[in-house]
Amino acid sequence: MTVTLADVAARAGVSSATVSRVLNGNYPVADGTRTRVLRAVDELQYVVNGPASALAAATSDLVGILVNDVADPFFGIVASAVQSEMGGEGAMGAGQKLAVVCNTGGSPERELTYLTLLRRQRAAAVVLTGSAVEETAHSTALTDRLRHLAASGTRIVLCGRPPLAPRNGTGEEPALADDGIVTLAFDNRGGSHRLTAHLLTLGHRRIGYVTGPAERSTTRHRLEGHRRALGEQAPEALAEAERLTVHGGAYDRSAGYDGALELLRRAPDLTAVLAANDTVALGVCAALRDRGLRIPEDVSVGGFDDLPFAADASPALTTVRLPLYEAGARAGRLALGLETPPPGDVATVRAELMVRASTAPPAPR
Amino acid sequence: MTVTLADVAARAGVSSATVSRVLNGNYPVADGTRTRVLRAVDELQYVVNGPASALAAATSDLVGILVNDVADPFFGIVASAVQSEMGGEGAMGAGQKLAVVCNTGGSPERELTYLTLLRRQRAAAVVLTGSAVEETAHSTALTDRLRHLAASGTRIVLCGRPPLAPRNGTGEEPALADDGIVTLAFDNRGGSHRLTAHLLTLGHRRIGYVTGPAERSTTRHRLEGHRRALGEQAPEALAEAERLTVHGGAYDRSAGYDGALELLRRAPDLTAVLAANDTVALGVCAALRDRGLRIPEDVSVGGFDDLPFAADASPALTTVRLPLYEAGARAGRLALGLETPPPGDVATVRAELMVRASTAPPAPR
DNA sequence: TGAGCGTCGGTAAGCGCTTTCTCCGCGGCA
DNA sequence: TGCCGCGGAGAAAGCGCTTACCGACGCTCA
Repeated sequence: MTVTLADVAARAGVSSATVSRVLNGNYPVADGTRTRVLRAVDELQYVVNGPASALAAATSDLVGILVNDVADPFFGIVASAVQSEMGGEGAMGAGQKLAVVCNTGGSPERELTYLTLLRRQRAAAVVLTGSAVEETAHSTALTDRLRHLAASGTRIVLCGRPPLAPRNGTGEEPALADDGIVTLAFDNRGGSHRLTAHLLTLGHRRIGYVTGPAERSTTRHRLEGHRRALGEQAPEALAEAERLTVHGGAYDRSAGYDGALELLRRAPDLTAVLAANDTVALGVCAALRDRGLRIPEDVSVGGFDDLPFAADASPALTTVRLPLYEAGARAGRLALGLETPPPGDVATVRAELMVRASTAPPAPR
Repeated sequence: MTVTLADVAARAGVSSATVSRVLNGNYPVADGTRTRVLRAVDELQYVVNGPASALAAATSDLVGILVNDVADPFFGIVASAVQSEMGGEGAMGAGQKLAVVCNTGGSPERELTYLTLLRRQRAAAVVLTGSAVEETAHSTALTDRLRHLAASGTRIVLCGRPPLAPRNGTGEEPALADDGIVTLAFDNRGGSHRLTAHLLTLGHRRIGYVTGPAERSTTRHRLEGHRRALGEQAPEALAEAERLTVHGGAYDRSAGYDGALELLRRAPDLTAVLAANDTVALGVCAALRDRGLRIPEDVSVGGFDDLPFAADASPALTTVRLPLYEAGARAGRLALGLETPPPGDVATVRAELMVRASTAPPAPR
């Protein structure tokens, strides 16, 4: 029925070991033999049996990419960047990795489930993207599972999320990079800090903030950066920061829309609104417009991430650029062991302020 | 090092065959034995070796989902719907399917590559979503590969793309559903027809149209529906349809933006613009606004797909709703063999016109 | 010229699981 | 009492591949 290595071997007049060696290219094979084998392979339309070779070699060529939301461009960009490093544009021989994206929908349980499934498949690597859920029970379970995976040979890369807590929670020692888990953290605090500083410099003092979902690390870090800037440059504004902060339930447009409306209710005189990310910011803009406010004349708006649509929204959105594609690609290389991990196994990806048309000095009173 | 079935068996004091049977639950095992085994399993934190069982059982539990663009919500919705049917919310025992999304980026080569990779993994099923590239060489190769896959036991579902050409190109016989490939086609022609009809009924006669990428089936079908409606209700408008059609290079915002600008150049007096999809429509809206035109007072705009953002864009977009989630879920069930295929293995998913605020009668001259 | 070595290829032992076949023991039936 | 049938469990044969390990051949070099 299905063609096996042995069939190819028979056809080429060699042993199956030789065919395997040709296909894996990790053992010297005479040129004549090689071409004979290769010919047999495509005459027979032979396709390796992945499970069998994974079993025999004790490694598979599956690479898992965990994302919170497949439908969100943020993850789409990272995921496609990771995939782009898997090679195989042309040759597509054995050893070609299969990068697959797994959609957790932001649910901790599904995250764990996927991790188990990937372990079951003996995945070569797994890349976890996006913010972590900050809930002790879950993060313990997650850390535990990741360490198991890493120990059993699966390479782990954290992309856009904070490093795992050190093994022993004492906090006495610096986090040991003993587990081989590599982290590419995004500088959410710093980026957010720069954005708020920009607004303060323009003269804004009443700045609304719409956060992302409460329990996520990214949400917290971005808010912290914002508050820190406030504390440094405008302590008086910091006092009402709490009142001017609305917690959005998700990183989506409607969170921004509703959040902005709520902010307007609490402080009709605010002069700027910052959002946890660009998508939320778009919702903020829509709400503002619906209320008859002009951007940036009446209210300035700032986002985060610099997704493609931010640049061509109208007005073009001032935001914080995260090099998502570059980070994803690097994560992919790290996952494949193509790049040496940063010292300490943790690198921070810099966030860059992108000033565009949605921010301007506040209107004089 | 790693725990195997035999270890569990030893611990439970049974043979490995019994453990396997307990885990797969397809053979009677006495209750006492079962619980003993189960206890051993989690004391040892045993995780099945996927490749090994795939090899032995000659089936794997991988389900591939091919999408053109992970970053596009259209595919995100379909993909997550498919995944939602894979079950395993709770139990997560053996046999739990792993749904993975593969990003082709719209490239025919990558599509074929992924198909090979999935074949290599002996995937249980593969779901192909989105429009097909209409290019003879590629579609022949694709059809061929899909038939091979289907023949080797992988279930194939086409979701949102037209059925494969019948095996023998004679066209004499009706397409035989002999290969077990199930298709869930979207009624792109019908939906597009209804949308254009709606505009015509409102009184529009000079309707611009921004298409998607030229070589895709979806692009062609939507354009055909549009032209047919024109032909039926306004033959005089049909005459200039060609001039009022701009071919967008992609299903993205900038295609819409540039397309609308080009249309305005060709026909400053047009009263409506239709876009190949909602994303493109958003670009159209942006361009129109930048030109100082009001929607819908000066120009009506229509999209396609009814993605979530269409409803809360401003103005809310008139579009054609495709039940993406439902279709994806059904595709998932079909892929798992949970639902009996439609007669003839082809079903058409109905598209529904959603009239919102972006369309209105043309302004009187 | 024969020992020594480098090249290439075959042999065969698994990898960890599934599944057929077989076997055991026990209750029911004649 | 002897047999059949059946529920439950084990033995073992692979599934298709990788990879030691080993042998054969043709060189080189003393």
